[in-house]
Amino acid sequence: MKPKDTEGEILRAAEQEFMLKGFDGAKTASIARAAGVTHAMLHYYFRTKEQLFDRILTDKLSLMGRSVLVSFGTPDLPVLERLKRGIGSHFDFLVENPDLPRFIVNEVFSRPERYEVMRENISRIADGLMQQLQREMDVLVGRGEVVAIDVRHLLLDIVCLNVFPFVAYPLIEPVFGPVAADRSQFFEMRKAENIEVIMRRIKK
Amino acid sequence: MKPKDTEGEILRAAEQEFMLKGFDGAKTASIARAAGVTHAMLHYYFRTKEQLFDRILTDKLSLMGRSVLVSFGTPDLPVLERLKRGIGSHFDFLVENPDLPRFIVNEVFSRPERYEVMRENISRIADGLMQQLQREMDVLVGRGEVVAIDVRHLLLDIVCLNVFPFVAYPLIEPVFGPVAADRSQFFEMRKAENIEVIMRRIKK
DNA sequence: ATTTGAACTAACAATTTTGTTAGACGATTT
DNA sequence: AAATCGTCTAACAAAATTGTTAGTTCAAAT
Repeated sequence: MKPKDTEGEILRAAEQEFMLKGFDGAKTASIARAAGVTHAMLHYYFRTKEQLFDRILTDKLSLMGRSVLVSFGTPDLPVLERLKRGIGSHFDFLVENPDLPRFIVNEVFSRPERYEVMRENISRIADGLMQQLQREMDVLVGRGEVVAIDVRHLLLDIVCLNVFPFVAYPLIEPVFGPVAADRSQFFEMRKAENIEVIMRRIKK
Repeated sequence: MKPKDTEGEILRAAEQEFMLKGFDGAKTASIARAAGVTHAMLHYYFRTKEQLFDRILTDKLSLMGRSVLVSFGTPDLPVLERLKRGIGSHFDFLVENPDLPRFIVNEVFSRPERYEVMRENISRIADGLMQQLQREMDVLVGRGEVVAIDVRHLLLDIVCLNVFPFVAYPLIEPVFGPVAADRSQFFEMRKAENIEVIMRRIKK
């Protein structure tokens, strides 16, 4: 009947556990329990905790990378509109994946041996997008519609504003208390604020 | 001669280890080794790993809190100047404590049992500052010098822009590659950019 | 029908990690 | 000088954690 996908179950459980507790905090026994399998199965399919983890981290890194490309990579819109939509859709992606950034930031930080591989992946993704955006911005600068700005800084501004509230939610929420009675309403406000901040940053 | 401050040595070593690897990644044996003492000493002075960790986390939380107050709490300046200086001095604090935010964000996140205590500490620190700033902003709004804005969102904008680059430095650096050949130069650029972003956000 | 091989279980092994304890040592007090 | 007290060591204990292995089961291939 059900071809019971053990490998998949383990992956799903591992994803949850690793995202929530990080590599060191996650325990293979706990993952196995959550997946409903013997903990020997975990070693059968993935040899080691490290290999299982690598699989998850790689997936998440690629997901995070794609999210930026997908959000800002619509080349057939006017740049300003493209940026607005980009901020919004990047933000929406984060609403769907709220603990992705913290996970990546931490695990990447504690794995300097990966820096080289990552550096290449990241630049490959970012460079094209950046150059394209910069050219379009330069046109608007020429027309006097926006101020001159290094697109890298602009994109970093966006990422800072968009990502940080998710990374630090437990610390922010108390400050906004009643305003952010429910999370989703708070996040809607932030999305709007971020767009406002960026538009004001570039408009003349 | 030297009254050899064992307790202090342990605290210093623990701070390093915990900040670098987090609670789960840190090992008491490694802390003891770094402190140059038997690992039994660690239990002699602090009973458990948990208690030692609590001491560090509490210190760091208070440090982070104070840094915001100290940076933005100069009440005898015009608000705009106060904000500019605040951004700068908060940023400088982060340059001196680059992995403080990641540490706090992670460990707080993985300790929901502390949320209540923290909520109170944080609101106590923030509320006064916020109200004071809001009143001064309202004056400028009345004079038509700045646009109306919820100070909480404004401060969050600042914190996002200031803190995130430190949290995510390993992921950002590859994008800026040559520009950020050296860290400190990159951070100087960011400090200026952040001030620019915020000033444009509020000026009419 | 037999073989083969992937998926699986239960038990165990090895190591790491936290925490304890009995007692030593030296300075200070009485 | 004897007792006391805080500091410390060395050895040990207990638990947790990762990883292995011998052997079972069952379906598909030959």
